[in-house]
Amino acid sequence: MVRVMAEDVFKALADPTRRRILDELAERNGQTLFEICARLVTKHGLSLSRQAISQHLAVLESAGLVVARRQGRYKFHDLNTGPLEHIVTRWLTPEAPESSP
Amino acid sequence: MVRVMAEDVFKALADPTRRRILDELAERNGQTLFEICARLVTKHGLSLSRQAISQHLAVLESAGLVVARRQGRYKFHDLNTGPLEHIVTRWLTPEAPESSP
DNA sequence: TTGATAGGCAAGTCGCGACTTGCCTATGGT
DNA sequence: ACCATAGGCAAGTCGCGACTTGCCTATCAA
Repeated sequence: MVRVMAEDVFKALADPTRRRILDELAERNGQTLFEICARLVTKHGLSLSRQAISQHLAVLESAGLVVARRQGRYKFHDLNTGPLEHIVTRWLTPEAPESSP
Repeated sequence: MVRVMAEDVFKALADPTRRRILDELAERNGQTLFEICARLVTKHGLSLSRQAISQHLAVLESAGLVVARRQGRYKFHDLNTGPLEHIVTRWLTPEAPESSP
């Protein structure tokens, strides 16, 4: 697994649409890009292009919050809550400075 | 206490300088603007104007992560970890959608 | 009252991030 | 072979956020 910077995780969580995507994957894991697109539009009323969602997924992937597995012409996306645990504890537990700003 | 939106907390945490400020306050609570300025410059090598730090503190305040108390001509800033606890658990515990995107 | 310290307000610059558009690649069905 | 589906790449637009600069207010000390 590649080293995930805290910077990337915080940046990834800063966008409301990306948090919606995480919500969507938390509710139902292993969705494709088109599935996520459809559900964001129908359930949350967001009107975004496919490319927008794709780019958001790329950001979430490089932050380690989403892992993707290719299978044929489909690409399934899974939520990974790993990076979330080491982040907030930084200020909840004493003396835990960041390794890479 | 005013209602703190999750949006504000995530946006506030997105900036590296603001996270440094939280680090600084976690290490030593109740610092003034000038104290925070000085320590950010000397300890972390950041070269920022006083206004920049002031604006960052305003963002942290409106996110509820920092509370300020005025005393004469000084304004002391204290870290408030309250908003941090209700945030990440959103994806760690099942079924906890956001109330305000 | 004067000067120094601590902080606030307002406007302006500038770069980055979110989003779109257009086109290209690849896999699967018929 | 053909077409539809699932996705990727690249360039361009645009608004917002980070930062600066200049000036103003308020508190304390001499």
